[in-house]
Amino acid sequence: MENIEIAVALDEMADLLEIKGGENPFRIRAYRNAVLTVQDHATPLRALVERGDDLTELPAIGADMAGHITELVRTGRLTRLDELAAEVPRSLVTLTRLPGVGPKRARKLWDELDVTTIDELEAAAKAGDVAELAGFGEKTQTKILAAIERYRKRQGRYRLNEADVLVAPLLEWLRRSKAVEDVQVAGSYRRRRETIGDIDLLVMSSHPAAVIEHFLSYGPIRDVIKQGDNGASVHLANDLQVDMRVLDEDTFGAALVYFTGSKEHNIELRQRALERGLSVSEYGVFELAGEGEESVTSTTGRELGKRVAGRTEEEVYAILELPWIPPEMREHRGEIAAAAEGQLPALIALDEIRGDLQMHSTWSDGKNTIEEMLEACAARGYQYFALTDHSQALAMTGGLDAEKLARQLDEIDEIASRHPEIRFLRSMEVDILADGSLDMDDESLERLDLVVISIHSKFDLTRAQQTKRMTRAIEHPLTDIVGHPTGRIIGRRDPIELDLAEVLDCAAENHVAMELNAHPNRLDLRDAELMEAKKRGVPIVISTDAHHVDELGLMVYGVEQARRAWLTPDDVLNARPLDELLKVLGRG
DNA sequence: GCCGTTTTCGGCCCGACTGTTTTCAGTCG
Repeated sequence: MENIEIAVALDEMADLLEIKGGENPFRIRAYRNAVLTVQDHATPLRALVERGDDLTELPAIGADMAGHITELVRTGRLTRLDELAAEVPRSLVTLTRLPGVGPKRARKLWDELDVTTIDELEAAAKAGDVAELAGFGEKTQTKILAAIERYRKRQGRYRLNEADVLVAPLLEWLRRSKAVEDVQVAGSYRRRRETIGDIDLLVMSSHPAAVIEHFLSYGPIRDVIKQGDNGASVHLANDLQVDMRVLDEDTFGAALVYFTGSKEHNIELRQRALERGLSVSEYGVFELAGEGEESVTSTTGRELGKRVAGRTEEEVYAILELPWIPPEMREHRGEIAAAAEGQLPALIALDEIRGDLQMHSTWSDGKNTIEEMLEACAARGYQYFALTDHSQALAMTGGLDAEKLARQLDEIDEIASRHPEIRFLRSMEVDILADGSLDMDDESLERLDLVVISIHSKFDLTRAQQTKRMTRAIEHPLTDIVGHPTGRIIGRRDPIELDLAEVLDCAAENHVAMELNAHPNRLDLRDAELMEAKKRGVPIVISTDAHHVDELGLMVYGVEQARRAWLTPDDVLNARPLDELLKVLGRG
């Protein structure tokens, strides 16, 4: 039983309790909070259960949740969930994934129309039965049908680089309007999560109508979802949803905090505000109560109180006695406590990266020559870089055997001698074979400055086999870095089965670094895993795995992922001078 | 169901939009 399976079970509990109805909403939230804890925990809770550790030490885990987790680990089942599923069909949860359908409506569809699946809902809507239900109507029925179509078309989320391509021209378009004073993207996009569901745009302006008109005239918009006096939501032609809101300068900072999230981070901020007699909303920070005092009114005429902050994010955090917290950290992982204690880490920044330690050339499956890659690295201002073509096991990539490597090293020496501006690290991405041995003889490996090892085959070994394979490879005395350690490809391939804790301990012991592969399709290790690596003293390198000079620019995605893991320049080897890097890897 | 330097019981974040309504429920973020 993996953490993700435990999280899924607890999340389903929350969903079913909500659909069942009549439940204490805070009980449901307790399950959601527990889900966050479980899925963020980098080591398997299974191990804690087996050791008999006290699970209630974990945040949001009390006696009941500890019992649930223990039962799931020991039996693979959750009695309470089975009981609940006997009362409420599990498939109703899928209905709530449709925008516009929440727990109440899912329940009603089931009660009144005996609908339990998307297919049944579609049939009922097409027959016109949905519109007949009290509280539904014609428009809701049409929206549900559109939502079903959309759901079938695109179930996944967008990767960050996909979103970046869509967001940049939209921002450019908005800035063309004179009414737009400032525009920021909030949401999970600003927190730089590895995938995002939609785009939240915040525009500062005192002329909302003009901004909305300009926004809605953006070419790639396919349809308008909703429109108000202060914003609009649309789908772009490729289906990505964009929510745009217009704010004045007095509320912009508060709105930026609010719409950046995460939701859990905001809830904690509000609790902190209440302890200080303050209330936080997207309109600002307000003093509670206060008889006859001047009060700000919301766009819908709500009395909010006396505003004491809201122009900038810094102002909002400051009045809560906190320093500004970087968006990447706003995930409810203890960042508010750390901020309150003055313990926020100085997160790594892109310009602190001094070199790239994984890339390919035309010698294997890269698209550029060695010299082109070198010049591109030098142009980025790097002090060093490692060329890491594939080994022979990857025949399809033109991987190098010992003889070909020897010829490549001759060429490298010649090129390096003409380029004193950057230090050329002779390296290779050596395949880890199924038994944990390396796909290159030791004599050849000894000629290299750095050895990167990776798994590219046999992804389906058992957990025990995969762990043994990996630790054996790490223990090889010439190994320096493990490339894309879990092998996952976002949305396409699951990570390999691995006892990550054991692998990390082994790496720490052998002075072997873990790669954070910066490619937005991989981002491997993930944020929570990086935090675990740091905790265990394993050095991290951020590499692009570039197969083209342009891909060297993907470094930014790796740095953002590192920031989400609270990493500082000290934690990232390739943010250090070369002599320090080599020393940590035992080559000093 | 969780949690606690004012609490082991009584709290638990805040507001807008839509569609269906005649004052509001449901959903979303």
